[in-house]
Amino acid sequence: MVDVIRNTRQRRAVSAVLDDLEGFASAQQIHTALERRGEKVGLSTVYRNLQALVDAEAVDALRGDDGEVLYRRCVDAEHHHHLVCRRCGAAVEVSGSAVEAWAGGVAADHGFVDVEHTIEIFGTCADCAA
Amino acid sequence: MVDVIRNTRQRRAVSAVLDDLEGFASAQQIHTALERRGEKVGLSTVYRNLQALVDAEAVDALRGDDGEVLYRRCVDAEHHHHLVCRRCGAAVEVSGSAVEAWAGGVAADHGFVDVEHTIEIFGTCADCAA
DNA sequence: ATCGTTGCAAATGTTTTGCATGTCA
DNA sequence: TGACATGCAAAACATTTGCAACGAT
Repeated sequence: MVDVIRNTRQRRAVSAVLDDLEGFASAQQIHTALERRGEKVGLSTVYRNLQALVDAEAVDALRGDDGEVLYRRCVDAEHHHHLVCRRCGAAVEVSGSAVEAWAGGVAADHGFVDVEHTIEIFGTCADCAA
Repeated sequence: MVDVIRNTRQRRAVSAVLDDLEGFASAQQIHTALERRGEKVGLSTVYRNLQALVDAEAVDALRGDDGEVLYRRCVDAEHHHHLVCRRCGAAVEVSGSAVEAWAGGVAADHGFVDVEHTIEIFGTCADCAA
């Protein structure tokens, strides 16, 4: 009944790349990283595994400015936002209780319910700016 | 030298639809709205005009959760964020000086430069929740 | 032997672009 | 007239899906 999740070579490979990545990377970048390691994994499989990891809340996903989705191993399970380097993808997880409260308040003031928010900060990190 | 922006029927039509729209709408929805009005405008032209309006800062654009871009006539020229109804697209422009400051501070704390941020609040508006 | 997984190719859906034609100024 | 605008079809993208073959348990 409950789907058994199998431990395949491809799943392990995707997970391993994610572990070694410092920042956010697109599915295509991850696919390329796998090729560089000599691991042959179909692009669709990369997408499928990333999606599974996101569903399992083991990976964070966010949409970059150009609309492509970026993935990164989740560091903190709690709700948080990101400060992401638009050049190298390095990211810092940021907790923003103050912002959460602000967002909730704004929404409530206008009678909105089921509120969610998207907050991402993009910039160039110190290393890339050097 | 400087491109002259011509006042074509199509440009006027797109602009008119934007004026009548209450909230954010996708390029395709705008294209459909034009058809309903009996205005024949190519989809590419809709995209081109919307992009031109965004460049001219006469229209706000944001990316919905599914990755499609939504457009809306700009109410306030200053920097602001949106509280958007995920059901009908109705939107409230929100100024968040406190949040701007927070975002800038977080970025500075980590040595990031050229900082930008994306903050959107999605919810269901009072009318749609009723 | 199952039944989830994979790979590939094809399909999707949005947005962009090449280019010949139209048209505003 | 002449530069910008348009329309269409095709291209470009990221992402998803159908399906037969594969492989972990």
